[in-house]
Amino acid sequence: MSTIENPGVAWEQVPERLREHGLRWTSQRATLVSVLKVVDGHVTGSQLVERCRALEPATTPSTVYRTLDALESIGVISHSHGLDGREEYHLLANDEHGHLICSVCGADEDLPAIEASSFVNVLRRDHGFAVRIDHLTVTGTCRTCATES
Amino acid sequence: MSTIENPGVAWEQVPERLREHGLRWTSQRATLVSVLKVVDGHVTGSQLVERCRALEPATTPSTVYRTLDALESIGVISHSHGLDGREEYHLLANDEHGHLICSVCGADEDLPAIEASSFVNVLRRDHGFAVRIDHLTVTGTCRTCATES
DNA sequence: CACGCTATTGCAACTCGTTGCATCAAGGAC
DNA sequence: GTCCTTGATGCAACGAGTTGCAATAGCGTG
Repeated sequence: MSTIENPGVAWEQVPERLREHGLRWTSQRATLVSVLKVVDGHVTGSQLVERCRALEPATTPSTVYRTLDALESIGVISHSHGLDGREEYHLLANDEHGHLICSVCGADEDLPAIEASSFVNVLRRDHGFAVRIDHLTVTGTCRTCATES
Repeated sequence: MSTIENPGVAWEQVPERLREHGLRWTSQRATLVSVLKVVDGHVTGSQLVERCRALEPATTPSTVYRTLDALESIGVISHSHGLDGREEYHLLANDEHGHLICSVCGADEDLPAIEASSFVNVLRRDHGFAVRIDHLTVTGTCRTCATES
């Protein structure tokens, strides 16, 4: 993972935004946020627990998962479920995107929001359904695995 | 759930198709198949375990999940992950479809394959990615929840 | 039918994530 | 700074699903 702070996320505003929602800023949450700051792409819940424990050995899983819920409720992160059903968290930077996951090799390719836009519009028009792009995970076979078979 | 046998799935061919793949037909698998026969729409893994236990109390979870894997490998069923990350199995009838899941109320609407076709084509053209429609789960806000807010 | 290979089973232990509850502490009010 | 409300924490127990392994049993072969 990168050690460059993730751009596009207003980390310094997180404590304030939590309070605006009647939530609180705690040392445990600071630990998790410092881990999230340097996340590149997406991570699973257990990876986050692990990384928090590296910084703060007293970290407990339930606190991490509940903090992730809190951060999701204020729109800082978002989560979906990977191929194996495990949680996959990603940061809500400005470049929203979905995921293309290959069920053969597990490769995870980003799907820029723009490419899904017509599909999104069809669903809105025909079903009144508003897609959350950042929660869109499409499973199939990637180019490499398709040509190999 | 319906008690009408699900049409479009060649249940009577399952034992043979398993053998063609070097797999076996056992009484435990017969129990699961008899449960799947009358499934309407989709079910979670634990629901299937529960229903198998109703027919055959000695049913073990690991056997059910491993049989589901076997049935998926021969193309009889397919699974994806619901909103909460739990497994969701559905039968591979002729009318392939994806799912639109509302993150507010949890409603699960079928997405006919035809409506996703242009999106599927974009992904194939631009990413060489072959979407598995029956594995396509789109999360967002349904019409009802959108108009209420 | 008996034999042998190997897929399958059941069990127990494990991972990931969730939940109920008693206790602690953030942070607004005074 | 002190008090008080209520959100957050840590723990233990739980639910869903997976995995390693020894014992069992399909099923193709002779």
